Parts: sequence; structure tokens; C-alpha cells
Amino acid sequence: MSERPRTRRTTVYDVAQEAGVSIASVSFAFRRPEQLSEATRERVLEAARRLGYAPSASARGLARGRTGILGLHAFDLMLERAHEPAARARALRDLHSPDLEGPRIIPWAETDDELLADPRAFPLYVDEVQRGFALECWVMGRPVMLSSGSDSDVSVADTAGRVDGLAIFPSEGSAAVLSRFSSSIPIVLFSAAPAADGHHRVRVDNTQGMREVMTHLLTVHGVRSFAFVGRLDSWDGEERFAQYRESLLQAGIASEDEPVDATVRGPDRMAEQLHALAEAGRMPRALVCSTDQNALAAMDVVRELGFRVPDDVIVTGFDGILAGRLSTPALTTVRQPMEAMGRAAARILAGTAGPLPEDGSSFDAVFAPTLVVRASCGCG
Amino acid sequence: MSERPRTRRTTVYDVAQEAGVSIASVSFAFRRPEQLSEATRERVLEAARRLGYAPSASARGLARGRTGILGLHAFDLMLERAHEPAARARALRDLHSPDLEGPRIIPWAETDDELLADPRAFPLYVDEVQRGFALECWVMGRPVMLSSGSDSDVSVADTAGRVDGLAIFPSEGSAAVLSRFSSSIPIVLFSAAPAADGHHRVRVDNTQGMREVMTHLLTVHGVRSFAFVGRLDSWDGEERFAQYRESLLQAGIASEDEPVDATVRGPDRMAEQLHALAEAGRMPRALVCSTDQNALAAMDVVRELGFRVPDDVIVTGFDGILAGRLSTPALTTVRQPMEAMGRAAARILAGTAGPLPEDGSSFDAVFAPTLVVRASCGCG
DNA sequence: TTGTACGCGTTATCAC
DNA sequence: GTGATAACGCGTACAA
Repeated sequence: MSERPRTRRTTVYDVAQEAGVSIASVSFAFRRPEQLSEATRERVLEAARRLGYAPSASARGLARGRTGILGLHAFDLMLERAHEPAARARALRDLHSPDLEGPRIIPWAETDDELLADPRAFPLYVDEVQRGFALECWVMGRPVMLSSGSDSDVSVADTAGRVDGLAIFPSEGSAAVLSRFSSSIPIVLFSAAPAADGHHRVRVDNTQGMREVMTHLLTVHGVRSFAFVGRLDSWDGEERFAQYRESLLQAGIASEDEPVDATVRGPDRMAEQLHALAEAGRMPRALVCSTDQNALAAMDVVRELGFRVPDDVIVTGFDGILAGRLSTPALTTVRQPMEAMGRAAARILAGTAGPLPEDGSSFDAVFAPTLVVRASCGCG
Repeated sequence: MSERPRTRRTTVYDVAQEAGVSIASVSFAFRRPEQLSEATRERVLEAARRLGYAPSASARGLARGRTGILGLHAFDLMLERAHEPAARARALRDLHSPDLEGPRIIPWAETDDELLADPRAFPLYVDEVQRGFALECWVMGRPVMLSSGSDSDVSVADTAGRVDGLAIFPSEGSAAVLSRFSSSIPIVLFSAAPAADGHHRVRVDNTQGMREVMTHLLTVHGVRSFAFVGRLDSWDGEERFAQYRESLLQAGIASEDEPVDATVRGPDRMAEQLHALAEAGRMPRALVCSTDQNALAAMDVVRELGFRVPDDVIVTGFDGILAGRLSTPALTTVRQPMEAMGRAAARILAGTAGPLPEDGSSFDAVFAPTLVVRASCGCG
């Protein structure tokens, strides 16, 4: 526990007194070492060391008008999806058992490690983007703040008030709430629909990616019957489905108006619909999935139904998460440069992303993805 | 860039004026909604919404005496190791190319994705622990701050001043610097040697883990000639080597006094030493490695030397990172419950880890690891 | 080179 | 229920 009696935080005043100087000298010793004589600086730092002085970031932020922190925010919805298995993990029991001598050894069974370590749950898209963001911040020597919350005004405002710039995995409709803050801090939206709302954007070229998968399936494998698995509740999903239909149109193949529902959260309708297709004897040759997570789930269902992948049914994904390399068969997919996208966001927020074309405009960085052909389409 | 003219952040004063109330009411509207009449509260929130008001976390932190943030800090050394390939990634070129109309499509080749996406570089030990830490914080609704820096006083103090509690991947000797701050904020050390320095600890039972690998190799595989690959620059390394020797002693096998050096940073001497062993015709039957990263590197070298794994040389690791599942042969290792360890640290810092036995004592949470038998020892 | 004084935006404690 | 006002700890003009 942190309830042991903590002494009041030591402040510049304490250090100043201890070192026999003014508070300005203390401040200088930390922020502008070169402005101080060697002697006083050492005296101050020594006193600070003795007293365990840690400059208050709050006070500094208040005085300077910025915190120095860059934020990465995920709405709860997003997190629950991404980390659903983890969220179900039991809380660890008390870390100390009073009846034991010495430290308690926490048994393996209490850690829920199998659940947490499932590569299907980590690392996912958000995790890889986050890593890129954190890496770039580390390079720049800036701390990163990871936060989450609802898309209510209060929650978002709270996050915005903590950072100098905010990168967001947007939920539906969160762009509106966010635009209130883009006049005071820069905001980057990942994978959001283009719009002139003052936000910067970092996204992937879904059209090119989907075109490549479809071309591969159409020309290399000669597939003529398709279904699209995925939801249309994100811009990525919409773009991918749109190009899917476009590719079919150009190939002269009729396409459904609706994708096979792949609810990741709440009652899952994908399995149900694939069952229906199977019973009707209309299981398509290829299932083109909107995300790798969809694809991995679809593979399970399809196999449960007695089909072999890829012999009977081809399955493809989108994103390029690690779990797609570990599945059997390995997943053919479109890889997004997720770390690079995270890094780009950090640089935009830090103001080191290069010049903007015109004053008042925003970045709209679109990354080219690449087709990764593995076994689930019948190659390799 | 963030250089577009940003308006001054709106403050309580602005909102108060806009809503025609006092600043206290504005504050109450956000922090104690129940203390305000429905009418004023709504009026305030509406005004705040109109103005895009985001309460300053700095000011709040200053007034309240705490920031509400939990920190996870890694020393630069640690980071360079963990993310070395990533650190080498080129900076992205400018995200906008002035001569293009519309958004620029960043070519795949510019993203260095192959380098960044290497599972040998991510996720590693620190990444999984970090994930657990972040997950637990998300559950508690608290933001997380990720930071890094040198182990100088100033750098550490700077980090300490930003958070209410700090979890640390300690470097050699950083415990001393840190102990100055444990009187003002709780500090958790991962994998640090036990000591009564006021810090809390979260670590793994290296002794049990190493005993299990050794027993497996000795009894199941009947191995009689060993070498230990790894450095002794961390407590984990020391404990593992100690138990390695202990197991050999009990089996009546002579052991070297020194492990085969496996420098991860700087000039790598492991390859060189394995070469020497091979030339002398003294390549042991089993290489027991201190970490999975060591083991994966050792497998490469051993194979380069013309040995087959596991037929000629058995290789085992420690940690249980994902990369060990992806290697061929898959790595036999000891898995640490990394996410659980990260979660434990977060709970200790938040004060929700249960009671401490006596006042003034610290948590010392020791987690049991588990043996994961895969192909690199000849099983499976 | 060093010291003084004020402002940063919020919370909390009082009066009213 | 609401309003005035005093901290909170640091950065920084400005004065010395």
C-alpha cells in the first residue's frame, strides 16, 4: 500500500533553504545549468539529492502552459474489443498473505497467463500503433500518456487537459466531441474518414490494399465466388467493403449488398450467418475479411463446419497482426505499417513532421499497405 | 505542425463568465455535480462545451497535490536493448510533400516495417509487462505515463515529479537514485534484488524456474554436458546462473565459473565464445540460456557453426516471449507471467494490492513461472 | 550571477 | 446553492 506516512513533497523552497540560495537558483540548477556558477549549481543539486527533491510537473506545467506530454487515447469500446480476453482476467488476489513468513509466491494458476498471453489478444492493431507512437516519443525524449474513457465531453476534456497533443483511435461520432479541443491542442485521428474538421489524420490506403487481395484471388486463384466478412462501423471497414465490391464489379461478378456480420463485441452473428450459408450449400470459395481478427474467427467457424482452409474455403485478412503468422494455415493478409503510423502521429503532434502546405490545413498522411501472401489462400 | 495559431486554452474564468457564474461553480460542475442545482450545472457544462473547455491537469495537480497518473519508467539502456532494431529505423520523411495535390501516399518502402515488425524485437519482456500495467490502469480508470531516461538524478527526479507512483525496470545501481523518492511516492522495482530500501518489488521465482529446466534436461534428456549463456548484469541473470550451478552440483556435474558471455549491447562476445568452444571440440550438449533473446541468438550461432538444434545441441531459454514460439525449432523455455506482474505493480502503486503486514514494510511479490516444453530441447 | 515578486488555473475553505 | 479568496510549486521578468 501507499498509505505509509509520506512526508510532504519537498519543494524549491526547501532546497533553496538547504542550499542557502534563492528559489530561482534552484530552478536554474535544473532547467538552465549553464546560467549558474559551477559552485552554486553543485550545491543546489547536492541539497536536492539530500532532500529527495522532485520538481513538481504540475507546477511547471502550469507556469509554462504546457505539460510536455503527448497523449494516446483509446475509447473504452475500442479497448474492450482489443483486450476483451484480458478484461475477463480475474483480479489477482492480495499480493501479500499475512500468515506467511517472507514474500508470498504467487502460484502460476492465479495469473491467468494463458488468457492474457494469447497472441490473438496481443499484440493487435492498436498495440502495434501504440508501440510506434511510444518509440517515436522515446526518441524525442518526451513522455507518453496512455488513457482511455468514454466519448463524453467530460472524459475527453479531462484527457485533453493533460497533454500537449493527442492521438486518438476514434469511435463513431467522437470526431465531433474532439473538434472542440483542436483549437487548443493538435489532434491526430487514426483511420478516420477524411473531413475538414481541423484534426490531423493518419490512415492506410484501404483501397489499394483491398484491390491487391482481390486481384490476387481473382487472377492467381481464379476465384469466382466471394463473401465479405466484417462490419461497416468504421471508416476502414467501409473503404474495404467499397473496394471489394468495386473489384467484383470490374470482374463482372455479382456481389451482395451486405457483408457477413462479424460482430466482435456483443452477440456474434458471423458464425450464425456462415452456418446459414453452409446449410444452404452456398458457402463461397473465398471469405474476404475486413480484419485479421475477423479472419481468424472465420477460419475457426469454417473449419467447425467441416470445410478445409484453404482447400475448400479461402480466407484472407487485413492488418497484418502477429496472430496471423501463428495460425494454421498462416493468414494471407494486407499488412499495415502500424508502427510507422504511430510514429507519424507522434511527429505530427510534436511538430516535427515537416511543413504543412498552407496555413490552417491539416496533415492527412496515407500509408501504403502491402500484400502478404501466406497459406490461407492456397499459396505457399 | 502544431504551429497554427492556437487560441489560448480556455479556463474556468472564461467558462464562468460565459455561464454567468463564479469559477467555483464551474469547478463544482465538473468535480461535484451533485452539489450544484441542476440548472446551473447544465448552464456551466453547456458553456464549457461551447468554449471547448478542458480543465488543466497541471493546475488540478498543483492544487490537489497529486497528478492521478501512474508511471512506468525504463532506463535508456533497457530501451536500447529491447528496441534496438526499431531505434535504427530511419526517420520518416516529411509527411507532406508540397508538390503533390491532396494527401501524400507514403510508400511502403519508407516505413521500415520489416525492421519494426520483427517479432524478435516486439513484443519482448518489457512490452508484455507494460501491457499488463496499462491494462490494470485502464481497469482502474487511471492514465499511464510511459517514460524513459538516464539514471541521472535530474532525469529520474523529473519523472518522479510527474506521477503518483512509479514502476521501474531498474538498471544497475538505479535503486540508490530511486530511494530518494520513495518517501514521497511509492516505487515498484521489477526483477530487482531483494533489499530493505523502501521500494516495493515484483519479480519471478528464478530459482524454481531454472530448477525445472535443469531437472527436465537432466532427467528426461539425460544431458551431462552444459554451458550457461547469459550475462550476470541483472538480478535475474544472477539468480538463474546460481541455480544452474546448484543443479549441476547436485547432479554431480562440474560447471564453469563463468557463463558464456551474451552481450546484447555493444560488441557481442557470445558468438565468438561459441566459436571457440566449437573449434576446441567442446561444444556442450545443452546451452542453457538466461533469456529467450539470448537463446534465439545462440540458436542462430550454433546453427551457423554447423550444429543441428536440438539433435546436436539443445537450447533452452527463459521468459516466454512470443518470438520463442515462432522460431524453428520452437523454444523450450520458462514462462514468466509478465502481464500479471505488470498488473501487480499497478495495483501496488494504486494502493489496491491488499494490506501490508506491518507498517513501513514493502510488497515483495514473487511470481511462480512455469516450464514450457517445446521442440528446442528435443521434445515434441 | 543571484534574488524578488508575480502569474499560471485549479481546488478547497470559508462566508453568505 | 453560490461566490470570494487563499493556497498549491514553479518559471521568469526584472531588479539588484
